[in-house]
Amino acid sequence: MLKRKDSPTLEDVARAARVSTATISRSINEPDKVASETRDRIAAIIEELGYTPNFGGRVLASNRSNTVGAVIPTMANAMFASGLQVFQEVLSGASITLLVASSSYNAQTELEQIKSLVAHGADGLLLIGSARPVETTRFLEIRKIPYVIAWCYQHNDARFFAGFDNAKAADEITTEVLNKGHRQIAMIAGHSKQNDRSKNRISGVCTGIKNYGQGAELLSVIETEYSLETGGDAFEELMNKQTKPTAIICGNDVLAAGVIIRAKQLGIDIPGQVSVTGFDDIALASAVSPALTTVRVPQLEMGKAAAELLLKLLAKEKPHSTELQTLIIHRDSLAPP
Amino acid sequence: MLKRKDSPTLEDVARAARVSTATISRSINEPDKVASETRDRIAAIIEELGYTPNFGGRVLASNRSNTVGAVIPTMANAMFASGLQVFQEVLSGASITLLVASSSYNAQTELEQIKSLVAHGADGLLLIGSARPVETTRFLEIRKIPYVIAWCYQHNDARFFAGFDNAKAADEITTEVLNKGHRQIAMIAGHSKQNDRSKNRISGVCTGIKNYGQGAELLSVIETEYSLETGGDAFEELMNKQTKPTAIICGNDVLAAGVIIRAKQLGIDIPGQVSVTGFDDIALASAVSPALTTVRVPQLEMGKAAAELLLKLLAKEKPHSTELQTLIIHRDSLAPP
DNA sequence: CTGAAAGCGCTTACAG
DNA sequence: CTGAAAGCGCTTACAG
Repeated sequence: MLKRKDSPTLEDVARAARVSTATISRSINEPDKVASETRDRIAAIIEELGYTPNFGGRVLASNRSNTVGAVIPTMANAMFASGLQVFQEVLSGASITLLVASSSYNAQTELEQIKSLVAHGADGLLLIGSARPVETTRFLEIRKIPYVIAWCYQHNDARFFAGFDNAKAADEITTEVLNKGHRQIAMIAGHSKQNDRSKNRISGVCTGIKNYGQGAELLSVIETEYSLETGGDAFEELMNKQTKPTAIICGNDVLAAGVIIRAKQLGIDIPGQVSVTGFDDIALASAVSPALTTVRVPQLEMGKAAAELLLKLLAKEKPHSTELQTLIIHRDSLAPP
Repeated sequence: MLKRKDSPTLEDVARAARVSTATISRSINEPDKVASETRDRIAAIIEELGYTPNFGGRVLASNRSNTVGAVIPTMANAMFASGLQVFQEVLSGASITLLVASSSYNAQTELEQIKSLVAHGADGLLLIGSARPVETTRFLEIRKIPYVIAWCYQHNDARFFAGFDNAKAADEITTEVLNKGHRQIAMIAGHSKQNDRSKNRISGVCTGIKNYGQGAELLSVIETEYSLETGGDAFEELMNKQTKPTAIICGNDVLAAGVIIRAKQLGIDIPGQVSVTGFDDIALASAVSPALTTVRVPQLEMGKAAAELLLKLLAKEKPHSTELQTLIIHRDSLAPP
């Protein structure tokens, strides 16, 4: 059990300044309503005492918190970071504080973090992806918590999205690979269980291949954790099979970079012997050699759009979801078979 | 001005369950003290109403928050992420919630985030680096906020560190470079103004070169932002000088990766024409080609040590700072001139 | 095992 | 421009 340190309270400040707590409160929140001399005296004392308003008391009394929360799957890679940065910047412009928590790609943890954030006074939430247990959805609904979903977009859905169509994007890169002449395809994807982005990317690849016809075949899909190591392992597994793919479509850049690195170690030439594509276009994608042909995800735009959506939601307006576009970035890891 | 949604309160639950608020409160916080039937009934109603305790009320009444905050310079690269992840895991084990905010490497923003976190009830803080304005230090002191500093270590300092000696680490990699036979050295570093880690890495390189003697020279130090692009730019700048370095020591891996990528574009062979070293050993370091010889920073250990330190601090124990060691990782970007 | 009631630190009509 | 006082949603001795 942790004890809070004995922080100075409004009353301490009031006593030192020889005014009422009401005046201190005003001097902080509505300075114009306080005589400038009083205000200066108060400011000095606040500084001296290191006073910060107790957030709990403030929220309780004002019924207003000016903070929103974000729950992202992981902080452990750059994937969500830059979007979040923009999200935060836009919110700062509206004097809103952002609190961040991470779920480790786990639905139960996500719910806990959501509850914690809400308990901490979050007026609204940014969530990643659309698939979550009813338990979570119910909580969000019952509590009427405004939230926006980023990193995916769903038509005919009443929720608010700032994202893109993962399936469509995956379909497009698949078609690109097919157009280069590849027919024997494999995919290395993230676990799709509680991750709709991964699931949709997989289904996008399936669709792309099915619709293409002309003997195009999806040899296998390996689902794994997002890391260089596991990406490399999956690659080895694919290359040890009877029928080897001529192109491997990866569910994200980390996986694809893992393939590239492992291929170099194994002496397999990319794209000479096998082509590889990524997804997301993080820094790693252009750093690796050969540089990854990948799908650029509109991170910054999503962050911005999400913030604007949430701001409107908080202002009780009814905004429209915004669908962003992805873009195929042509680099060196994809070539004809 | 945001209005909080009309959340159910303890009283709503109490009314529905036909017991007092005290009983509800106990049933949540000290279930053992409540009859199991009562408890079950209450649990059902809480679930149905989507009730979450109002954090403000709780903190106010109990004088206890069970949350700590972390302010990191940036979420935009993997640098701090994995350490933070471990930090969070250890804290979770002690039922403590972690709130994260970022400062964008700006001291003023850092202070604001610190205040915000404290106002939100943070009982303790994780901060990165030791250099901060007196204003910030004063606030921390006056409010007697327990905090631990990660990513650096200072002897003879009363504060609590979970980190390593940046200067020493930089000195070591410098000596390594020198031992390979290089004499004309240049450094590309992060801005050192409000960043003691960068400053110490620079001074470590200076020390290393000075102590080595034997004609070793530090041609120039370019300070820049941490990005692939700026790293590449700095590299070009160095290669356009009259006297070119034979080895470039970089203040972090992103900068070094930027050098590698740009060198490839310029047709400059690394390490054939110039050697390059990194710092941090993030994923990028081994993904790039040639892979970076770099300094591995004990991220996970720092996260763990920092959490343990903070936990002790919160328990009013007086712990000892823990100094972690760095390790030079030999890969392919450093060779004799 | 349960309840009545005080009090945590704020804000905000309402007066003046 | 300033103050007295009620009330926000909780927890916690204190009784029973």
